[in-house]
Amino acid sequence: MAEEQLTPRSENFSDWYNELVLKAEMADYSPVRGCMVVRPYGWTLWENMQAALDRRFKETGHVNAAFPLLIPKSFFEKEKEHVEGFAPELAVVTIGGGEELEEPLVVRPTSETIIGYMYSKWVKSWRDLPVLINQWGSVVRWELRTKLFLRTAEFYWQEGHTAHATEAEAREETLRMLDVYADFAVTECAIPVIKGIKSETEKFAGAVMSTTIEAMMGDTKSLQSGTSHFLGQNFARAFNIQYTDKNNELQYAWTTSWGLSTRMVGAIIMTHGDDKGLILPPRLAPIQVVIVPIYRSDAEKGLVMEAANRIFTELKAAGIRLKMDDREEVTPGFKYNDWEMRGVPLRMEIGPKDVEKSSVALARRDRPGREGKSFVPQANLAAAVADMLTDIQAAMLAKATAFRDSHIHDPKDMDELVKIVQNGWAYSWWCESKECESKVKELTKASTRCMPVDQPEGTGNCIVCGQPAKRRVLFGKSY
RNA sequence: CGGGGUGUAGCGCAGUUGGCAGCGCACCGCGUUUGGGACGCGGGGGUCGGCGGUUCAAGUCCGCCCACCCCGACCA
Repeated sequence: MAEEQLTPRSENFSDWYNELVLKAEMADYSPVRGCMVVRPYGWTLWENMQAALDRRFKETGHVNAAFPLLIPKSFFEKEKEHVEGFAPELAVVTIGGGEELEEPLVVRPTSETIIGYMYSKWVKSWRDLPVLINQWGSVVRWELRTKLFLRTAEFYWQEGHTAHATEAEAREETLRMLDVYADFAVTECAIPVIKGIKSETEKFAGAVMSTTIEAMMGDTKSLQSGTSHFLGQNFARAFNIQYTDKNNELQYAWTTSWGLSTRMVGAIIMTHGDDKGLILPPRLAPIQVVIVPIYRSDAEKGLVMEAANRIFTELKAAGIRLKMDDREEVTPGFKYNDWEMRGVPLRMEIGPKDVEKSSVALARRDRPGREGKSFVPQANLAAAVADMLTDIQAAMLAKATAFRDSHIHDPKDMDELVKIVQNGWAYSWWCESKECESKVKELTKASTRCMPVDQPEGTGNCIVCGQPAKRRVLFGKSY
């Protein structure tokens, strides 16, 4: 039963990714151009991600609500930059119930406009603020070039929308949610990220300031993995979100929005995966432990299954997400490869020898081969397994961090920058002019990813033009 | 939306100067197997991406269209 091999990651990263997403049954292509079907294994991972994020949203005072999928087209014309940014990728409904609609409806590409409209109805007094609402849903953007999870015409995400009385409060909220995203990425996904501010050309259409968490994928390209925007009063003015302050004066509110999408699933795949397939972080993995029973005779089967079932029940009770692979029609060797491809963090083998010695064999997905294999006693197994899962989570983060850090360099000049961005990120002083930004892009295909929030002391000179620069920026190729 | 590539069984592919549509894996049945991708025997499965044209005859030649992938420009 020879299974098709994956294209090695080093040979062709893009092919490797596409094949893996399909083979691991994360997602599939849909009959509709550019759309994806998220399969149960991929969706369960997303559900675990949602739970981890939603918990953090609630802890920071937010509540969930649902806003409509369809938005009056005219709403998009109320904010100049917003309409310019999104016009090319809107899907528009013109017919309803067989009749041409009086006003076309846009399938939401994001919900600032319709939520802004509602907020203008709900906000009258300073006492109504802040409004802190999140929505889980999907949006549609008519993308020309799509890739499963990373860029699809419809994608699933959450979008938070908040309104505040003061600029300071709204800016604080923007950064608070950026921190939430960073904590989620690092703690749950085991993906190290750099928090930063987007350049003028890279920022969200309609925002005053966009912030991002940038992650480095296994091919050293950058992925914007979550964004948090300070919208100033742009949408408040466009939609009349006004309130009366304590001095009885009419004021425009200050708003923010922030989103994280199923793109993060792609980030997990591209950050941790290897030639054998996925490697999922234990905290999010749909299956944390897979048990593979091994036996020859019926007598052996009886003994092995008895032990395997007992251990299964014990680990289940301890809150570990696990699966018993008791398929009769495939060999243990096949199962090893199968579950490695699907990225299950820990494999437990239970055979006659283990029953005899009252132990089990554990194989860590993050350490291939003999190095990751150990034999542990069945006594206190749940605790040992939990410890190992914690260790795997930490090891994955450490490995990804070491990889990223070894691919970020400080170029001495443009020649060096050109070389660095072929296989990593350049961390350079930059004068923040569009001219210098586009010059780098023309020369290298690399764009500014972000100006990290945590900056070194002092000032320097722009890597491109040599003029004084206040901040450093990361240049890199991106998805 | 430009450039390139690919469309033949569920998947991966072969198909010569046009002449009965094939191979491997997967699938179904039976038996033997099972600590790193098992083996034997026997089966089933096709509008050759679509439409049109040339021809006695088209997977193959010609034209148009469609889809997908890769590389660019644009974006979470």
